[in-house]
Amino acid sequence: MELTTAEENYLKAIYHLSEEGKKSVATNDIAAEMKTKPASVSDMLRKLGEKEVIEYRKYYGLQITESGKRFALQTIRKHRLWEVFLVEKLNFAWDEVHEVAEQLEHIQSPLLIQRLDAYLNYPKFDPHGDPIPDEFGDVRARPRVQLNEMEIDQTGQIVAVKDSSAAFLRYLDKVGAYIGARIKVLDKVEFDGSLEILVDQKKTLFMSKDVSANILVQQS
Amino acid sequence: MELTTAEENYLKAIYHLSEEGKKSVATNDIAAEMKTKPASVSDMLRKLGEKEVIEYRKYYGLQITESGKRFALQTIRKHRLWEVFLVEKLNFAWDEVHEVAEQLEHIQSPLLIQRLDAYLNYPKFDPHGDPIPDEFGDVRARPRVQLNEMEIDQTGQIVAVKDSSAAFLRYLDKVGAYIGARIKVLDKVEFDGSLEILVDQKKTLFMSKDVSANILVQQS
DNA sequence: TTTTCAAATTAGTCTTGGCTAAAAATATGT
DNA sequence: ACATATTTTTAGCCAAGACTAATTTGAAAA
Ligand SMILES: [Mn+2]
Ligand SMILES: [Mn+2]
Ligand SMILES: [Mn+2]
Ligand SMILES: [Mn+2]
Repeated sequence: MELTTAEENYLKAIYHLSEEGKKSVATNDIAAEMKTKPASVSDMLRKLGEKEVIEYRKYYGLQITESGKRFALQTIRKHRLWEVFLVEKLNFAWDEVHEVAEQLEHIQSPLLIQRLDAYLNYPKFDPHGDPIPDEFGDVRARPRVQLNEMEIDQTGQIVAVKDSSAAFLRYLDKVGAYIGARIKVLDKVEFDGSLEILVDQKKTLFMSKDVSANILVQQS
Repeated sequence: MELTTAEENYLKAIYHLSEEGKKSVATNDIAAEMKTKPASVSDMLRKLGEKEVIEYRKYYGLQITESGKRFALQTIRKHRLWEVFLVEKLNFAWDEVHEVAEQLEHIQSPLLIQRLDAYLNYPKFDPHGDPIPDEFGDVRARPRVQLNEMEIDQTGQIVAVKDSSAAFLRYLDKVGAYIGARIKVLDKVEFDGSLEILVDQKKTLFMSKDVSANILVQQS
């Protein structure tokens, strides 16, 4: 069984939404994520239900099936491998890769992905710190917390970002908060949740809660 | 103005057909090339005419416009650059690249193609010996003749193949006729047009007219 | 337990790119 | 010149994937 490009995009969105929320995914949320209207989503859910990549009972909710997860993880794997390629080999900045990867992830060729993976030396994480599923869909997730949830004096390493928008990534570039940076929480303002952090034992940085909630840290 | 994937594929076929035949292109020929029905072609010709990438007078014929040529050459450029990438970097065999390149050529990202070109070191020819148009659509074509049109004792170098099907390319691999090979026509049978050629001053090869008509030689 | 409201689905339409069958236009043979 | 054959186009249909407007449903509030 094969999925269309549109079906792959929907399924990927559904997978991401069900991972973060843990419970059932709302039609409106999918529409927001996909930038389509709820009516279009209903239609697609029926189709995805027929293909048995989700279990769908209308007006109630949906659950992604094991088969659906495999498809979604395959697409995510391709997306992230291409992102690595663009950054490592073609010198793209990390905020320039997403839209192109969104197209490249739909190229159908198992051989291509296998060779690309080998060519990139079997990377485990994409440029935003997200783990790359292996060919069987297995993901080695690193335990991580949002930076805004850390307490004063706690330390760790930036391992990923939640928001991959170009605007956010360019901001991080500007202030020098990159993946792999070692950080320490120096101060935390209870009033607005803003933080002062030390980066690489050299530079101190002030950051709003909005920013820090989108930075993921592996604690140490 | 932007073209859909289907429009790009049709326009590329029209460009190729009008290059080889030199005269106007038949609806039936486009249908054969695209593996669609003539009725579908008529419909697409109307659309391409409206977008002014061809000049179309129904029941008469069509001519590709300057704008159409630029679009076609841009797609051809992307196709051939990806083929080089697949062979040079991902170790694809030259008979494995066409279908994947047929997909990759539709990825929309000027930056991607510019970077890919640089990464591949601005190649001038694809793995089948076909010239790669530059970013302005300029092609430096090598003068070439079909091997079956050469006479006894004439010499040259294989520079390209007309048929890029996997079956044909694998046959060439097997007999050792590769791009760049120096050849000499030893004998030519008038009855069936078959040839005996000397490859790299070592190996002699018998080849039918069907095969030799698909091998392009730069004479010397 | 009703009423009310927000979320979700259905109905109907559009565009793209296919198809078959029928009609029209051109080309060919006598 | 006329009949026939071939090519091309049109007409009408379908599926995918979008939309708006109308309707249905489940959940929340009164
Ligand atoms: Mn991404
Ligand atoms: Mn995508
Ligand atoms: Mn193509
Ligand atoms: Mn080629």
